[in-house]
Amino acid sequence: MSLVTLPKSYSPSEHEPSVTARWESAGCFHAEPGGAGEPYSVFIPPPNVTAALHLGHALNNTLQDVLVRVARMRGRNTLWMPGTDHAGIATQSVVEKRLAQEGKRRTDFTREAFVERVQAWKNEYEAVILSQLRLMGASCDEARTRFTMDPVCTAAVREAFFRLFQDGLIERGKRLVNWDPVTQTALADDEVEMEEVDGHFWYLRYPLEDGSGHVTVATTRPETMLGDTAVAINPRDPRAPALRGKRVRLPIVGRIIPIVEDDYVVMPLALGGDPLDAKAQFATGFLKVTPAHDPNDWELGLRHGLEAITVMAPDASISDRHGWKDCSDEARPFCGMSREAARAAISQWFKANGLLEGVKPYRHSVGHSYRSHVPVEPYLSDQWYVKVTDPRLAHSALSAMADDQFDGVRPPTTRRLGDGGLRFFPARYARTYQQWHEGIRDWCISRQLWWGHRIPVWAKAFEPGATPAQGAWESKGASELRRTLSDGRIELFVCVPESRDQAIVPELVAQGYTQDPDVLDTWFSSALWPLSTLGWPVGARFSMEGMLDTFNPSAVLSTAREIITLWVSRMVMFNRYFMGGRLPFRHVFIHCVVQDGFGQKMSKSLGNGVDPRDIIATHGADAMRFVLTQISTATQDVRLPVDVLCPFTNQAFAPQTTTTSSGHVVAAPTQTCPTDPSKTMVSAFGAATGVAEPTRERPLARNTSARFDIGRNFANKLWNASRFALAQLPSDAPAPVSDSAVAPARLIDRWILSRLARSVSTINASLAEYQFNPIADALYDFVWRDFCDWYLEAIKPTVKSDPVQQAILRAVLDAILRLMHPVMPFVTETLWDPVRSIHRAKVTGLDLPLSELCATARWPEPAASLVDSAALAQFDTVQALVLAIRNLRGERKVNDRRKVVLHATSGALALVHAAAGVVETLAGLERVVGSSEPRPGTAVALAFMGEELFVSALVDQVDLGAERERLASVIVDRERAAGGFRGRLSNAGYLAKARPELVEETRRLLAQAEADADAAKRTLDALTASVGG
RNA sequence: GGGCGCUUAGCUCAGCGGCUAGAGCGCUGCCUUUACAUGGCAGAUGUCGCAGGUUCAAAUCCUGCAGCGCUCACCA
Repeated sequence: MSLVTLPKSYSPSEHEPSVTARWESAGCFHAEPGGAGEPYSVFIPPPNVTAALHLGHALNNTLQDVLVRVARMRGRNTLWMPGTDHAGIATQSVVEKRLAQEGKRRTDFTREAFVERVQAWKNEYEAVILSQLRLMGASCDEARTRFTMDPVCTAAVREAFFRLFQDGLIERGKRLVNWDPVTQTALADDEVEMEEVDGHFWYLRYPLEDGSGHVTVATTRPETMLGDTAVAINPRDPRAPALRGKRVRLPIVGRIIPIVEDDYVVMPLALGGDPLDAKAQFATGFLKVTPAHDPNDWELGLRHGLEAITVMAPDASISDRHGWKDCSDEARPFCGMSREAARAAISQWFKANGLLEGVKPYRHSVGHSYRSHVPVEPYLSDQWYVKVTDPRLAHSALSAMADDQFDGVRPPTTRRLGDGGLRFFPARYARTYQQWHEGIRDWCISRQLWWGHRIPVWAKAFEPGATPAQGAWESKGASELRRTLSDGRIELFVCVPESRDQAIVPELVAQGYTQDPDVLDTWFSSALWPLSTLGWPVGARFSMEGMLDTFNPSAVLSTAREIITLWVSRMVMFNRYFMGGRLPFRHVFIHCVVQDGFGQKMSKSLGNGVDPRDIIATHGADAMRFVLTQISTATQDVRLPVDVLCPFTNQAFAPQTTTTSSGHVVAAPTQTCPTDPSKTMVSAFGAATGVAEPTRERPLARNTSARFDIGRNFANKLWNASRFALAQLPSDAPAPVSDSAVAPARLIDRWILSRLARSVSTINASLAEYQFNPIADALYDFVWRDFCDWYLEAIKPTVKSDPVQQAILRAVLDAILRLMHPVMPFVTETLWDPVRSIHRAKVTGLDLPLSELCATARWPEPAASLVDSAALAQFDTVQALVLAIRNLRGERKVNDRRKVVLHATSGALALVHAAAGVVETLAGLERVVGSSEPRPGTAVALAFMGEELFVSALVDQVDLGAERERLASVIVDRERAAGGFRGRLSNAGYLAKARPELVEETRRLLAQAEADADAAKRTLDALTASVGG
């Protein structure tokens, strides 16, 4: 291919689809257990099927793809497992929201019909997500794409649940859960968000039973008093002895409840309470105890054997139908009220009856559902728990940590498989992981939803003495759990493994057992992802033999900070538990957060996410990937100011913004064309949140961002550099120089090969540490600055006639395409064919085996011997000389085409000769002459490396005033520098303690600065003399 | 309240003991020279948040302070 056949600029949309098609037809992303090379696997964090991916996902997937593509090029047997997550509550919520727009509710459907609706949503968004991954060039093994509710994943969930059940690690508990009264399901602790709210403290008087007075309790939730079963006081409280054994009559309800003593109770300030404890300022010393509606009260209730009385319905309205037996006539009017209404009504009742001692405003944080955003109600209910506090799980997660990342001393134990093998990048996240496990609590896994993995447990309650014989179901292959109910009956739970479904379930149903209606927490199936996607435990059934042993553990999990506790932890515990200690992955890489232009995290729920397809449309996939790689730093989350692309004019503009009720700044749902106010459009935010529907007259406006311009320009630069290089290397050129490898002869060639080798070292070192920004910078510097700006410009006069240089140019270009490929796969694959087809000769120390596709080409590993330190140092000086001459030209505004003459002293002359024409080419020199040659009066002086050089033919007329000014400023600058070095060298401490080579270097720099200043001074004197003073 | 991070050029960010503190964008001037105007060449712009300390040497390490952000915990 020649220059003529490649267009002048790179147009991503013209090449991306065909490149994707070539990868697909080659099947080069498909991995098999028997494949060549050491296995390397990565599991994609399966995105939720709730919505399309945004740039945060694009960032994570780009970084994974970089790792995966490098591994593949290094000859590893590489698997990148793609897939999506059913995201129980999130997906059910979006579908329910959609139904609500039609005026329908979930309960208007049968469970099956509703699940079908969700399934349809899932199908739609799964397709969108997979197509987004393909568009951004993610080299996933598409044939192995998984969904967390696939039969193969379901099999893993069933097996895991059964084994944990059988091993006593799953239990049924009546405990306080975080209850979402809107979605009416239990939430895990981490699904609760704390939000600051303005509330009040109400001071309520509870009369003593014996009429001898009252106690005053302080509460933020008066409505829960209906369920109070005690009042607590600190045993150190001086009032405690007098009250010992006394009881109070609960207002409204009339319930007689005890006063108990517990040191959990905060003492009021007046009685010596801790002044640093905010509660002490508000405390009365008496605490109302509502075990059924407060987690701390629940604990306190357990300690004192108190009854827990639930006074609310699942929708958090006051109700006497959920375990509240002693509802009085006085209390009955409150039934049916919402929490908020009851709070007002009950405080009003206390006021009306003279029992309200006071009210104080109080700002505090209250748990809200991350899904429905209403306050979570601590609610007593029956749920399934995984006992992750059991050492078999919690301890295993901690012992997995790498020794040097574990904070503190760990107890000496016998090492087992996987111990000490888990490493975090950046290392500081190990602490997050460790602290979470040290404070871990049992994991509530049942969710009162319809979308998810149905809990495989069948239950029936029996009268005492009527229960089936112990182990009756176990003999058939199931597992049993018994529990005594509060009414004395025995509840029998039977957990059935999937393999015994047909044998046991019909019998259970016939005997009146019913399956638990709930589904499992989504993270239960996510926790099995590295196992379930590989066919555990039924690989043979799904023709996946060997997958598990080959690709588990994976190399690295790449994910976001908040996922450490939600997912990383649980994968480690489960993988280790089911696989004899084996880790799910060796490394955990935590990437930075992509924020919008206002510093807010991009999120699906806020609707401020940018669709990667928008960026691909305006800049191309490679541009997006390069910039995402470049902005991935270890400590800094990244802001991405987003513009709106007007669909009428195709011009980008900063959107008008609006502030949401939650205080977030977002693009307004509709935008107006800045150049034509009659035209309006719907922003991506408007469409994502459903606030504004795009129409023909008011179309959807895509997002874009100028941040991606660098990537687009870089892809184009690479394209044109390749185009130029190809023109120098015609395919009909003479045969290879020789069969033996070519070694560089010219300084410029030795330099570019050294720079290549150095760049590869930098990239490899950064890859090993998951530092992506330095990779992008190294590529950019090497390709743009070294290769394009210096090398290609320098070889223009010589390459056409120098076969050795041609071989080196081809090899360097070939290596560049390989190095760039993981970050910019499309443009490199497009250029690969023409580059690989031109004639080749081996270059010593740079082995680049032929390959059909760039995607499967060998990763360059230049020999260490390719780094020529002398060439690097000498070319540094060449660059300094070129820059000095260019600087002169720039100052004099010399036309680029005007050739000048350099009058060089011996040192500079030697340098120019060593560079063999490069200085002349890059500095625009007509010729270089010795300083003994006569020079014209228009010659301008140049202080360089302590020598006094002149440049002539620069200008026709020397402006003596300007010249004097310039020389004076050179002298000032050089003397200032010399002063700095002198100061350092006159410091005895520096001479004594700094590294000797550093001192030596400073001496050299001082000598040079002084010589430069002297040279400039001499020139200035001569100038003054020639003018005649 | 605990933990973590951030504060460097107008903007977005690198650098994290030692060359005269960098990049991209933006800005100024010159250049449409046959790879690239999505370009080339040159240039201007910084008391590295503030105050102490350690060191021969601090943007870089330590302490304190101020501001911003994330995260965990806590609803008397």
